[in-house]
Amino acid sequence: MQIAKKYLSEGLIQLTILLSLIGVRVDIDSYLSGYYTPLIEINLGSSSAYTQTPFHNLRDNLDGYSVHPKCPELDYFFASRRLLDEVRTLGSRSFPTQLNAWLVHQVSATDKADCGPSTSNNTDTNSGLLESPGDEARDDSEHLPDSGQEVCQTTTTELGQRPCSTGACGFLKEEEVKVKEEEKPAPLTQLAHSSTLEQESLLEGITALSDPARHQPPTIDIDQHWSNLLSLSVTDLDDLDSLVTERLSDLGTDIPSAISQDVSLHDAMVTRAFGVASERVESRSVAQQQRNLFRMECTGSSHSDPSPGMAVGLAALPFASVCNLTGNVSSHSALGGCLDEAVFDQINQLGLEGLDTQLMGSLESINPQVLEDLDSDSGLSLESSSGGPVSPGSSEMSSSSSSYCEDECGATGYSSEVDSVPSKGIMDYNTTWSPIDLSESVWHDHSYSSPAFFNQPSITLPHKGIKEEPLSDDDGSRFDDRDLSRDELRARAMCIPFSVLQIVNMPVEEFLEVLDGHGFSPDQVTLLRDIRRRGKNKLAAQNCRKRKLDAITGLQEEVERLQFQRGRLLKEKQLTAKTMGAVGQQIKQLTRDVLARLRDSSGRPLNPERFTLQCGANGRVVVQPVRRPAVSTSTGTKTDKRKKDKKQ
DNA sequence: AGTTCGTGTCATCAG
DNA sequence: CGCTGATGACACGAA
Repeated sequence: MQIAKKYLSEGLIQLTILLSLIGVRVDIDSYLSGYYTPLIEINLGSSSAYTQTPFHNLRDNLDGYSVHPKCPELDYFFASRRLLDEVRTLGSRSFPTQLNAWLVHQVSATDKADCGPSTSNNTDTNSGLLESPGDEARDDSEHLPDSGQEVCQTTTTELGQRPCSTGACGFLKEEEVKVKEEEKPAPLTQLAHSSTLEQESLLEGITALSDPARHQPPTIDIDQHWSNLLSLSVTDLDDLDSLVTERLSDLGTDIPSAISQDVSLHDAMVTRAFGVASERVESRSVAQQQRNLFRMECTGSSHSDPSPGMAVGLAALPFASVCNLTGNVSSHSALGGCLDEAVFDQINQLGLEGLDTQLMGSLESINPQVLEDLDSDSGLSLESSSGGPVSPGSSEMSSSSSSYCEDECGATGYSSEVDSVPSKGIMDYNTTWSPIDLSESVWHDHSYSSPAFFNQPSITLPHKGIKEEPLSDDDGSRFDDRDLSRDELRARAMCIPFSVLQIVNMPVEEFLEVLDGHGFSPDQVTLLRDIRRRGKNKLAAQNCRKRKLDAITGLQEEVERLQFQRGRLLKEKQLTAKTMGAVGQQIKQLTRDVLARLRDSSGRPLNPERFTLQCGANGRVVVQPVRRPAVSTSTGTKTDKRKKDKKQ
């Protein structure tokens, strides 16, 4: 049913365009507004930016537990809104220009005979296509995603030189689907401006009527004028009265429906978006990808996901990074490939060992200098380091911490250098003090993934019999614990055989069992509780900040959208006032003409100052004497009120 | 040296 | 009552 309605809508739109070309107006705004209302709701949705909805749902929806338990319905809302925002961020102010470009294309597609002038206009800016009309134009047409404007120019050039009536429009046949899709925005645009165009035509008609040069003698065509005027007053004036209110709703429907409904427009915008995204992706060079592998703390909170495809959750990024490292490092497609859910499952099933060996090989194959350069980015927290993981004993902290570990509980192997090691979610409690301790990964990863990711291993893997496994010298030198958080240091100092990540992310029951079953001292219990509280609060703070930034961004976009809408409404208001003034003048003129030709009982012409014409609902025109008191202004009403008060 | 930004932490409240 | 999330406020370090 919805599909049938969609086709009906498209047919109506095209029919409306054709009718508008011959001057007939068909108002399907109401129909369209009803049809696109859900999208409007999405676009203008409740300003719930400050609602307690976890933003990371948008990133974690690949993981299967994206829906917030408290407000799952907003997940879809934010996802839709994010997509709309991405379109908007491409330049909401500039998309009418693109719509004009679509209009050019649409005219060329429907009215091929008129392609000549438009082609000449386009060739002014695209003369290169004229010089090489044949295959080169096709070649250019194959680069459609470059820009929407180029699409239109190419198409019109093709049409102008080789009319499709010859049946030789191979390009159009090839792009038939695209053309059909690209026709959608144009009707919407015309619908958006249909009323405006009609008003302009009305104005032209009125000025033509009031033009003394064109003004015909009233004795000839006065009835026809009156019929026109009455039709105006009955239909169009009503429209004018409700114009502003209609436009209020229409404006609300134009932009979002045009954006969200039309796929081709979205594609055309995506050409820009893809350009931007590709630029971002390209700017994220191999070094940055490697940086993401070794340091998750860099830019997670500072940049939003450039595209839905890049909306990778915390769980996805490390795996993707590993895939890039182990495979083709410079392959961007590998990122998307690694994001596949099945790949994740397979990787999860692989466990730590394979990944560790792969990671070790990758780490050793990387130049330490590169790692140092990578690590010199901003966003370093207290736990961050400036040294590379493969620089043995490069810092003072490494020696101190290593001795620290040896002297104390032997809880060696802490390292925050492997922040983004993909196996952080696959930790085995039996390997709690494995050389690759991922405890710090979450602290620097500002993608704010759901903690459930970390809870998975803790659920499946028992923590009983946790023993610190003394590390070999190689492991200890490879992953020095020079960048431990304060809580990690405290935990070590208190001989707590758990990492901060484990303490924070283990279930409550398990945490209570740990507190009770390990014979911890009160200080140790206090520290464990503090570590857990701080860790959870840290994640909460990160979520809160990200949510706040998203809210600010959303409000800014809302302000821009409303400013744009205000400008349009002001223009509509001015045009409406102008139209109303012109219509009023025309009514006065015609009234004078009619009254001048009417005679009273004594045969004298009626005085226009004393009589007026009233149009009834049935279309009859009646001469009525002017009722002065009724015309009086507010002062008259005041006097009436005073009289009434006196009577009372 | 002052400012801005990002981050961690604490206190507090509500569910 | 305790746990947890959310959030304002503050402090600190880096750019």
